[in-house]
Amino acid sequence: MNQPMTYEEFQRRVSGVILTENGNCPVTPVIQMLQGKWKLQIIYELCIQSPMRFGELKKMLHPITNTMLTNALKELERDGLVHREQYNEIPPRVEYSLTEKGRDLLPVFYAISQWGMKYIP
Amino acid sequence: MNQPMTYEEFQRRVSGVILTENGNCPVTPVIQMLQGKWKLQIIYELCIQSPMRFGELKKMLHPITNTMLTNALKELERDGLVHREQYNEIPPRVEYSLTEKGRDLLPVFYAISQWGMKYIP
DNA sequence: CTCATTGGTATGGTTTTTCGTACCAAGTAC
DNA sequence: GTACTTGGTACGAAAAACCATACCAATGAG
Repeated sequence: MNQPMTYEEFQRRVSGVILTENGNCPVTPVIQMLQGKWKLQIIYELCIQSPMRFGELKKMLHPITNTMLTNALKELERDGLVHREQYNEIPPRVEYSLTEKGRDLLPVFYAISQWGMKYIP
Repeated sequence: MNQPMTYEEFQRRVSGVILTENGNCPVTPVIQMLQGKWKLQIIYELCIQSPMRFGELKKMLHPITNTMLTNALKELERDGLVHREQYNEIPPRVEYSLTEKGRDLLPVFYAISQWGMKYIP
């Protein structure tokens, strides 16, 4: 499951139904993991700048609420995409950054941006 | 906004906050357009096999309901990603296929699958 | 005549997401 | 003592997403 695969190979296999017919599709679980209004945007912000403090993220993602940001960050941390570093200062300081696993989503954003530049007016 | 951009260029620009600071980010609107439980999965199924009839799609995406599939397909059609071809037969036959705009999302799925193959056990 | 077929629609209900507001701790500046 | 700071929590309400069920039209097969 860890072999590299060229884009041409992907095209061939994707039209050969090889990827979904067994339970081992490498696409569907990822899509599900990234669902929700904010997760992809948070990761994208952290691609742009990392680490970021809670308050900075909140400002960038305005109008997100505390609750939403907290929940999304918790889930991203649980899934190993985001690292949380807490400094015991007053007032508190917490910095969020991407793990390698999270940073490896950059090609996805690149593909999305290519599409966006072609099709978004 | 239509220039090609290499991956290296993307990496440079994404860390230079060039993409989001003005209102012209090519990533955020795409993310929003593809939100929802089923849209990406529908497009992915149509990447694998196209055209597909309503009933075939429904079987592949089981346990999706009629209502959900209809709604998602309508929105995808409205956004120009999916083409709907209706044949006036009895019983009715309707075929869905990707437009070029929809097919151009294949690199996104490729990037996702690369990530999935690396990180999904 | 009856039943099965396909690609839906309509309706209402349930569940999941998301939001708004208030609140907290523990220091620092005034 | 008072106000301000940050990174949250807790709670309920609102909104959105999602689901189950029933129904339809028009024909063909039996």
